[in-house]
Amino acid sequence: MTGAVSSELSRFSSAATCADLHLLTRQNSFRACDYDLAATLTSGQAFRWNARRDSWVGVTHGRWVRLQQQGEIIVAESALAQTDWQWLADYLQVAVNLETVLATFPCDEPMRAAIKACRGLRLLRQDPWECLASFVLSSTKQIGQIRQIVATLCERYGAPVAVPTDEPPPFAFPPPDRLAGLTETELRACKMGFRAPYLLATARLVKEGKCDLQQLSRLEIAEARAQLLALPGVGRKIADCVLLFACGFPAAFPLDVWVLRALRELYYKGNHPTVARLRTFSETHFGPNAGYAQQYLFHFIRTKSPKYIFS
DNA sequence: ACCCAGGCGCTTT
DNA sequence: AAAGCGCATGGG
Repeated sequence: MTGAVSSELSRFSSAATCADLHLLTRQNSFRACDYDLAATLTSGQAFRWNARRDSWVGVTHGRWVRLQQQGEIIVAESALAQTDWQWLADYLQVAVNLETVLATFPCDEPMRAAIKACRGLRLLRQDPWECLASFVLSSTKQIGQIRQIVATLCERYGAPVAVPTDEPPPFAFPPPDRLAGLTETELRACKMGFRAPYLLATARLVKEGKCDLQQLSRLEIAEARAQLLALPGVGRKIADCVLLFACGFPAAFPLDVWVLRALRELYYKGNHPTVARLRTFSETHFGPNAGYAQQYLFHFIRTKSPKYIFS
């Protein structure tokens, strides 16, 4: 923690408890049982968190945040005093009882191994636009490269965000309106290559209200998915990422090359199931929180399998 | 010099 | 319907 925080009032509560008192704090603590913050922030669902010595620094909801896990407590520090920390509680999903989620997973050997290795891994609840735009940029890119593209995009076109002294200046994720006003050339200069026209067209459609991202969570999953699939550069995989990481559909199951790899190796060893077969399997085997299970398989195969050394 | 990387969209079988 | 291919860019 920096010295600037020391004079601030600190408290420990569920996020909204003290909002009525209009307490202004730059620091807040969240009870977070069964929460592995590091695994969660590095598991490829969000691309804007940077590791410090013993904390994580990022921008979400247009605010700079530093997070530090201290056992079953997550301590959050903001740049500006906050009266209400619900936005961060929602983002981190600290109110989710992980045990209840894990109890819905199938009781097979691969899931047991993934749970044992990744216990505490969580799903965040991200801003739909940032999530959508980030994953439009993700195709055939490694996570480190996605992070770099997103960082460049934010540095060039995001609004500056307040930070404590001695912190480098960060930027918010640029909203649809901002990107919609750019040219394809400007986007390509952020090194996103052939993804530039997709992002530009999608930003313009969202700006025009052709897809109301804020309303997706209120729809049936099939309808929400159909609306996302209508956007250029958004196929089944990216649509499911947005449904799972931003719209609160825990059954959405993004089938990417890593998860396909995991399913083949863990459930179909020696066979050669088609993608169609694996999709059917993913939709029938993992239950109401299939997306959570997917995240466990994804993180498990990438970080715990000796076959795949990964940065 | 190759080959691959958290896809998508379009064309060809 | 399934499979192939181009699309930028960067890293091993």
